[in-house]
Amino acid sequence: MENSEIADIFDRIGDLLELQKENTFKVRSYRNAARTIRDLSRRLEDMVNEGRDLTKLPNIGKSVAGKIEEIMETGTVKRLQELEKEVPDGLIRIMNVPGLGPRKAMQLYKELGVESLEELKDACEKQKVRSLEGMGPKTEENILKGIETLRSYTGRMLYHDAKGFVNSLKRHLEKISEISRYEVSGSFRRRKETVGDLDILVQAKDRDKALEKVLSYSEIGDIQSRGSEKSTVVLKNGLQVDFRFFDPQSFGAALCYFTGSKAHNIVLRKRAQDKDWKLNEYGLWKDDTLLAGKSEEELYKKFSLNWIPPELREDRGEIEASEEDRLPELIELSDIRGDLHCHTKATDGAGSIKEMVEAARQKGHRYLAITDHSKMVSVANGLDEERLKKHADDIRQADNDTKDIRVFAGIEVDILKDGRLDLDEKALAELDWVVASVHFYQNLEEKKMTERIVAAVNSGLVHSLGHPLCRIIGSRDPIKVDMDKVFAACKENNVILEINSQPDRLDLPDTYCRQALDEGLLFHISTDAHSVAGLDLIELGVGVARRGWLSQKEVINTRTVKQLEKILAR
DNA sequence: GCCGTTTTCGGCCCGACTGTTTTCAGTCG
Repeated sequence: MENSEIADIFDRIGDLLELQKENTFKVRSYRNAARTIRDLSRRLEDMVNEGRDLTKLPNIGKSVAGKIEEIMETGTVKRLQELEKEVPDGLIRIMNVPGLGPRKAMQLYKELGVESLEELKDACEKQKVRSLEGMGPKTEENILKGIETLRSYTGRMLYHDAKGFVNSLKRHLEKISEISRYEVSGSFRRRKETVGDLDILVQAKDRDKALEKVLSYSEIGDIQSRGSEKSTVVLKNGLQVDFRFFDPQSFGAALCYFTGSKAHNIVLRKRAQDKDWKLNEYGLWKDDTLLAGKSEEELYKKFSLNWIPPELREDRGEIEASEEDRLPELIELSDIRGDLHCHTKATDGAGSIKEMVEAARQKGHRYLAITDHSKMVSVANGLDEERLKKHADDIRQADNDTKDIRVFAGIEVDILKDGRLDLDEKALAELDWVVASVHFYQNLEEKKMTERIVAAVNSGLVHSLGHPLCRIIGSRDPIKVDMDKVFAACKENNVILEINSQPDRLDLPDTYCRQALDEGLLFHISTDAHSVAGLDLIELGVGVARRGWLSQKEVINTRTVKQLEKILAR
């Protein structure tokens, strides 16, 4: 069973307990356990099989550890089944309606017998809800609106998509003269792969005027609340945006608070408590005296911490690392000197070799590897040995014809179902750079998949493993594979892990980057560009690498041409 | 249910907004 499935079970227990008015701290501890499990880079099932003591993991104590073992043995938890008998299934859906929580959901169920969204809608339309204590006509209206929101809501948005909306919103905010400063915070600032909503902090002399202009943004679909501290809107594209106003002396504290993550904040706040201070979005306080708040740097300094880059703020050891002066010097976009994965017209790309090379040169890249598909990918017109030979010649010709940029003749060769590669040894050996990827038979069971990938890595013909988990965010789960074994094989064979920058791939994901980093592996950040424009996606891969604690020295396409040639020659 | 430099009990992050009340509970982030 996958970590995410196990985490879902504990989240569900948390939901059901909450509905039953169980102690909120107990509810929280189940959610904390779920988060810990979801964030693990290693598979929990493997850890159990190895006999690891799960209670050593944060937020996992005796009870949860016991339940994990129960899940491994039976696929489920008795406690969950009991709870599911006590609470109707639909109540969780009802609880998810914006504006409704466990209390009201239970009240609606107990007093009106509402068990599903349909029944809830019906009860609102028949004006039955207003008869309940604490609810009125406005409540009915909001619930109906909430049901619509829930139905149209498709989950989190890709970071890349959100970035487009942020840029457009920024253009609106830039025009508002009353706004002296604004920052986009939240998971967007932490560069998470998906974004749930946007948190925008605003500093303005005249808040009322500024707010009025902010809310005049043409892309706003609905204004959900408006206040001088906080206003919430939903854009026409469904993205929720919170605007929050802060004064200069609080702006840094607010930025820290709303950048999160929640887990990171909680650790900071506990540290404040330990010193008898109080930390909130307005600053760090000793009684009523403001100790810090203007800037994040000042705030962290008060805690004797170095400023922590937002990408690391996930409570994955960054606070301890900051304290001990061993935060990594994270890789920057400007460190990147080239791109080692792209396609051309020869297969499923849109640009010619020349066009791709010229675009890379104009971006300032010092090298580019052309890596078209192999024949297995027939829909993409993949190359066979003969066409590859000609293609490689064309690439080398382009290399000769172009100054300032080195062009490597490469391939993205398919890893076949049995672990063999899709092109013969001789053809591969003549290339400068070989990326091996899985595209077909992604549903193999874990053991077979692991053997398959390890065999490819062990072939001695491969420089890099492309998009290792083969996931498509929001539509395709990662393949089932024992990454410990894959990493070990990569280490043994000097195979470099790709961080694929496609907006819906971002593969290797951050937590695995961190694990592979600890195991001493190397990476390249590449775009998998299928057009000239695709080369710009590299910054997304850099974001993943930063979230994975990588610095310039572990990423080979930050090296000079000469250094890189040495690595490829091996 | 988890956790521990006051360790087996007694804590557990904090504030804004809404809708309903008339001082507050529930929800959200």
